[in-house]
Amino acid sequence: MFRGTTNLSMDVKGRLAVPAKHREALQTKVVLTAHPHGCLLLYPQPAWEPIEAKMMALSSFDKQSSGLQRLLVGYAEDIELDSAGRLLVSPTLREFAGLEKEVMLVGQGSHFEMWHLEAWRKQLGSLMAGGDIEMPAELEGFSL
Amino acid sequence: MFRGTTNLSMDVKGRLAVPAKHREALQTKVVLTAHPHGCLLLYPQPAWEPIEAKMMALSSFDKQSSGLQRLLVGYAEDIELDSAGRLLVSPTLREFAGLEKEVMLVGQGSHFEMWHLEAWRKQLGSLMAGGDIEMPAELEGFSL
DNA sequence: CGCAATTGGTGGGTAAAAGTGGGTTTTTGT
DNA sequence: ACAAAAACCCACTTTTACCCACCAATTGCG
Repeated sequence: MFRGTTNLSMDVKGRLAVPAKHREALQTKVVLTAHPHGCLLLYPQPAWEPIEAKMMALSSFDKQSSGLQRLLVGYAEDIELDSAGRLLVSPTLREFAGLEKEVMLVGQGSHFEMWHLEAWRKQLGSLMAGGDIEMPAELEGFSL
Repeated sequence: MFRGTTNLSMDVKGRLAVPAKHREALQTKVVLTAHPHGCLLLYPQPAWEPIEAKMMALSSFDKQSSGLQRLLVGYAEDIELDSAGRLLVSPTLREFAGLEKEVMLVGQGSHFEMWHLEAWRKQLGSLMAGGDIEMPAELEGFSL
């Protein structure tokens, strides 16, 4: 299970060093794609396959689902980590997520999210700003 | 059950000595994560697992629930206490909670909260300042 | 009641591993 | 055939994990 946030810095060639503690679990073959919230998703290649299959099983006439298909499957790229455990982020994906130097890698259990640092801060701020956190209905009565 | 508040001091490397009386209950494997109120949460590793599982079962497209996932699971880190019973707080988590030297460790039954001392005082002050405490609806008619 | 011994807390030092930045070669596309 | 980009490799710097030594505090025993 992937956990934890790491502040990474992308070098001028667009390479990102994956933290050593996660290399083993990621293996060398990974899939990087786009998420509607403006970040990128990073999956170990085997974990991605069933997700893609599920997406493509949806109707391609429905506006909602075809939009998701275009984003998630359309942007998906197979990438291999280099010998130093770095992955090369293509210009297209870099542009999509507005990635420059400072990148946040956020563990989300089965996968990671990659955020431009500023975008991450912004989305974090909006969550905490309200003071009160509205709990999703499914978590009614749930406490930490 | 964890009870009591302790005033701890973090050393320059970001290490925190857990009070000896709580070491046995915490075991050596713990999980440290972020709380929307600006403090950190410290769980014995086994106690954390079900909470994370519950969070990750929510939709990752919904803004509300994905925000919580990013915060709670994203910031979560597996940590082992060192031979002297200290835990190392990563720079990311230190920054999140504004931790410097003075830290308050607050027992909360199943887990601890960690506060920057100033933030702790502030939140305590705002609770007591109001004079009257509004009781949450669930505690209607409850008295201490 | 005081001293000694043990336990808890604190602060570095060091060796190994991870991260970083190029330089060079190979491939690809035009 | 040439230019641009990607893959590969190597060397340097920084960080981390582990260990040890010291100081303080508390407890137990003479």
